[in-house]
Amino acid sequence: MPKENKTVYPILGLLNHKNMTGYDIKKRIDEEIGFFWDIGFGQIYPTLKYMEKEELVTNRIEASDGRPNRIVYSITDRGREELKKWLMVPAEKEYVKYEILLKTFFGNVVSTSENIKRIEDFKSRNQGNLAMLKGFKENLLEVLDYSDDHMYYLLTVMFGEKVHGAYLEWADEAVAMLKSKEEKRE
Amino acid sequence: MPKENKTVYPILGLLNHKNMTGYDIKKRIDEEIGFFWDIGFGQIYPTLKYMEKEELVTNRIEASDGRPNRIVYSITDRGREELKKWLMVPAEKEYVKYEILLKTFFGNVVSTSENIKRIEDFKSRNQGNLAMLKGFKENLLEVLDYSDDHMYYLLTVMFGEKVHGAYLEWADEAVAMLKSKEEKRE
DNA sequence: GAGCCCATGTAATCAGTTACATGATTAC
DNA sequence: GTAATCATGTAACTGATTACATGGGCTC
Repeated sequence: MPKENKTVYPILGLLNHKNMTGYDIKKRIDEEIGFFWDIGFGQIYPTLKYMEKEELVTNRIEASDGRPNRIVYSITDRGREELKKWLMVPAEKEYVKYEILLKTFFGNVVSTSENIKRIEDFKSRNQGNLAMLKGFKENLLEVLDYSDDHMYYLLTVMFGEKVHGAYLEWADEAVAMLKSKEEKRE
Repeated sequence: MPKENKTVYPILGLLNHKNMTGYDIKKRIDEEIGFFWDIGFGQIYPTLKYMEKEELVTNRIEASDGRPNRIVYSITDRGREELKKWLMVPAEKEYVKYEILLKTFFGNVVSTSENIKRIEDFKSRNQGNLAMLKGFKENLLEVLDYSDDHMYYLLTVMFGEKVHGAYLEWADEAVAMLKSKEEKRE
């Protein structure tokens, strides 16, 4: 999904809260944003440089001994403007690639039991995600009043919960259908 | 999500049913597969050439006057093997990019009403999708006994229904939460 | 002593999109 | 006459991942 570098926006959004290094940014993305928008180091560091050139951020270098110096980025006024501008335009269409559905679509090429196995694997893989999201939600509910931001974080977690819940429901129904098909065959 | 060209598999899967041109493949993808795995012309034509080189497909040229000749591809035994082999390994993790959640996560930067507007836009955009999927499902239920493939198609549609249903539920709850927050402010 | 955390980055490669080029036929 | 459908493709570009490079400090 090229054209217009979206990577700048999560970075701007995070820097709008507090100054951070690329490494810090990566950590927060992994913890809270990664489940709907993942970004790797290989994108963060070059993007930060680009953003500096565009005067969306500035940085201050903190000397470190032993390890590389910390480069702490701060958002500029221009950066804040860009962030706001982006937030005012409607969100683009969801971009998804579901290999599980691609394989299910062509499922008839292999045995019914092979399909069941695959879907059960999908289910167990996503059960962990749902549990994680639920834990996350509980924590957020506790600190909901401390900041207006928390409600927005909660909304994203609620989304994750709903969608992952839908995954599991589907997996159960799908396996049930396939099993009843297997029985008819006997 | 680079590494290993997944594009070959939907193409193999479709050619496993019947011989097709690149144009035909694109059409079927748009109709039935695109909602979970979209592919453009710019990927199909080069991939078909690559697949021919790898002997996963062969082709026969049908002369046409006026328009370009039709290049009709057929799957080879090697292609069928590859398809089966791929179907036997567990599906990889879902790849998603939800701009709607990225914007919601940073929603506190703009007004509550701006957030409501965005989510309502998201909702109406996805209402159409759900309606389409429901229509699709009805058609499939009617022809379910004609081919074993149809159940697998149905499973993918059911997935879409569940997930898009979750989208809409979330949108309603999110808007309700934001509206009650707006009222408290007054 | 093994492995993880901190902390930066680059280069190579691959995946995916968009724009361009061509042009006849058919339906409204 | 205008737009959609049929039908092929290439080139330029951007987005994203993976692998490589470096290396000290801390925990088990």
